[in-house]
Amino acid sequence: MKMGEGVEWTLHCAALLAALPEGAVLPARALAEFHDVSESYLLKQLKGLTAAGLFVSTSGPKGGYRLARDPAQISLLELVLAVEGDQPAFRCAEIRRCGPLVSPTTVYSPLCPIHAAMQQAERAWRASLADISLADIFERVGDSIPSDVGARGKIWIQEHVRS
Amino acid sequence: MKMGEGVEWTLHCAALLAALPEGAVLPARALAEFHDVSESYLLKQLKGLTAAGLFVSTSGPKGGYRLARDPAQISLLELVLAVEGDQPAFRCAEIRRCGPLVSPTTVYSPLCPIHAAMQQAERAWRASLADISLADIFERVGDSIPSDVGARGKIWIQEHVRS
DNA sequence: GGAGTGATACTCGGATATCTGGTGTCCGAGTTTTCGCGG
DNA sequence: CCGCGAAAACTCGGACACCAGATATCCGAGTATCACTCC
Repeated sequence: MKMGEGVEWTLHCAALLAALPEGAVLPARALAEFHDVSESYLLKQLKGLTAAGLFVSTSGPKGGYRLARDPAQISLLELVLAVEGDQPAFRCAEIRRCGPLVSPTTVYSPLCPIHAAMQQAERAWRASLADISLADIFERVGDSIPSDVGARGKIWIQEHVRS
Repeated sequence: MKMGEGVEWTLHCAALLAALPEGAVLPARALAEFHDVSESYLLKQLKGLTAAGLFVSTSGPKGGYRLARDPAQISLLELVLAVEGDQPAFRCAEIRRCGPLVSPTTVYSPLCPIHAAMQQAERAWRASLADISLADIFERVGDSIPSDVGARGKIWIQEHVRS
């Protein structure tokens, strides 16, 4: 029940891309440098996000990554699932149907009660993340950082952005 | 974001122990045989549950495991956390404080907005699990299995239970 | 016959291998830029 | 001076090592039982 480190990287990168003007891109090198993380490994994560249709990549010079949609139309859930995989965390192996006292002909309820409880919890988790858009995060991040850092951030973006 | 296979084993074993009369125990061998899983590995999980104070173990002949408390006083959350560890799934490395445009003196909000969003989702997940007691699960499992399997289950328990 | 004692059998607990998936890295495919050359 | 073309530089995409944690297992510590012996 431990999610990968790339999730944090992804969310921060997405928040940074949300600050870009329409159509502009940032290369992976800049994204990695901005957060001081491994560029090679970040590329692996970005690849998944591109495959999931959340990011759009452009090759060659002046290439880079940008958001595929408006930040308000991208939920945190989509980002997390794109990186971590959309399979549920709890895997039910139906061990209730194993053991000495079950016969192949016995009919069980369609859903194991334990499985149902875990699914319900995971639905609550997903609903909470689905309710927050990348635009919300971007706005909150803007409020959470000091004004001077925000100003320097805008300058940094202008220096590294490609169109 | 994938939880271990032992979680399912644990929850089913706990539901089985909830069916035992007061003070009775079941050895790990019986628990493993009932679900047709590896006894050795199940012991590892049970050890963690005993260390967490959810199960009570007894050594020697007529020894085994029993619940430490009334099933109504044990939540699914406690069981899951005892097996998977109580650390949150999302780990915030504070990478917002890394990178080229941050200075050691800058003051940030106490909680990273991204971290806060993930924490909120995880709180929802935990709240959902905390709201379900082992007694609830036991009752639902009893309703979900055919009557003949339930009857054979009672017989099987009487054959393997120790007091 | 009853009590004490030793051996025994059974249980859990901790230490030890193995293996899958996350972590980290590298090189190749593709595209735009740019420089040089010819008209 | 302008257009064309080839080379170069920069980007992402996929394939390849490495390592931590989950998975799986075994052997030792502890205890209740049981049988045997002695009173």
